[in-house]
Amino acid sequence: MAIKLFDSLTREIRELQPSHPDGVLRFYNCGPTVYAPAHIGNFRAFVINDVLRRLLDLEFGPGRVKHVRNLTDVDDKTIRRAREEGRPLAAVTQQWTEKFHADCAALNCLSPHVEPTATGHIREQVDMIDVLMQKGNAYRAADGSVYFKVSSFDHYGELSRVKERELKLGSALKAAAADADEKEDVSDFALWKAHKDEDGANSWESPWGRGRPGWHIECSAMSKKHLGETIDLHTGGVDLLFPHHENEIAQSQCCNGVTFSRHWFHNEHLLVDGKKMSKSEGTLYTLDDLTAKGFSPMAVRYTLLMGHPRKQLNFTLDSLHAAEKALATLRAFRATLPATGGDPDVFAHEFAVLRDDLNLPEALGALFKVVNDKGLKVNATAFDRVMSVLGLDLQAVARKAAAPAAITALADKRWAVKQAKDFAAADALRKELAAAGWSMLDRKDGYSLEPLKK
RNA sequence: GGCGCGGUAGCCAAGUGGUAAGGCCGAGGUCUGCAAAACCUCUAUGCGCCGGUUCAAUUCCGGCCCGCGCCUCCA
Repeated sequence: MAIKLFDSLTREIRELQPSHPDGVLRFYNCGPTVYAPAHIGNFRAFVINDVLRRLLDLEFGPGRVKHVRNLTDVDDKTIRRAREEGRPLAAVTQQWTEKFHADCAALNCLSPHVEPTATGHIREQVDMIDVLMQKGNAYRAADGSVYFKVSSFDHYGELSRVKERELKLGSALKAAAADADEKEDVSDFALWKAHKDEDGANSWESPWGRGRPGWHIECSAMSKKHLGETIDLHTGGVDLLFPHHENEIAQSQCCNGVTFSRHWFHNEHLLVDGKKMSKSEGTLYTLDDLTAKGFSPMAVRYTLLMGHPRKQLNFTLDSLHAAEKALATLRAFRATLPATGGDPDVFAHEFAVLRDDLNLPEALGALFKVVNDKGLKVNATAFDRVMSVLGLDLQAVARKAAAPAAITALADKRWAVKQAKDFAAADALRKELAAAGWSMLDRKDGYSLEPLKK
């Protein structure tokens, strides 16, 4: 059964198929800008894309999927950050690239096959801009910047359904862009940005003078280099629909003369407490923020899977509690399963709904139907396949905050008096621990400590 | 102003022209010094509001109300 996925361009649910004769599905996922820790909204996109990747591996075979995800390591934000911290750009982007990788690993996301950087592909970007200049799709402004001429591409706006006219009207309502004076038309966008003082050492030579690439061109260039002129699937968050992906299509198709991507998929955003994440309201969580509250990264991953990828998902701390409990149930269920025997097809519905436009909530619902149905015979291998495609690692040790020494000392003391059957003293110590925000979980052979929740 | 998404139980969230998946919370129970864990049972006559189509609508159509997102560098 083929994988069907909504295509943002045709607005239909369509089958995903490799178009190249080698049978390799070419998959490009827009990656992060590495100037700060990614927040959970970013990770919703990466986790959803990770499930998609796992599903594609399953469908076509691991060697038949080529997954590319870029790192944006030169842009306004990264340069500003480097300037503010008085560090070289590379130091800043390396730090946050490493953090991004660590977070992805904690969330059990597979690594893409290629993870190209913008600064590593200056040559390729310049080459593309050069072709666009020669073909008359781009022009050099007085300050040395190069812009893409939107009016030169008839299909501009087809992805986001934003007509050029309306675009102008919309942007006219806003403050004019800083570079408005340099552009022939407000809709035009930068391919190459002439060097400015605040860019510091971060510029490269080009036929148009020193400068740096515009944002959009990097994806066009890296996609072309690593996947070819026509790719099978291009994904990202809905915010990238316009202008980023619209501009990528314009650049790539004008440059290469062929279809850029055969399929587009965009995940909706994550909301926190029903609203857009906001730094000032303290709702812009990073993975570290949540693990500091005692939640495991796997619970964060599970929470990000609770909603349909194409619908906004309301993230709350309660959802995280729910996820933690759901994972505990799955863990306990897994422990009861025999290695073999049982019905190998009990999870057929899970895979079917995942293949049908990545219906994650329904897949999770179907999963628990199986877990709760005592009449079904399930073996561990079949169950593990489901966990694997969802990327839920039940063995992962919960990354809980370590208890401070004072708390451990109290807990040891309580364990001792409990062994001596001085229950009154044990209860008193339990209260002390609770007052300090810790819960002591007794087992026959010892105890564990967890931060008190709620 | 343009483009788009959504309103389903206390919370999160699927779904269908034929009478509401699932998770959490909550309640009861088994077990257990206590607490927790685990396991069992229960928990929406209802799917924003008003009309229409239909034998039948939460599901289709129209209107309205409310919420959210994007509109030049934010996944």
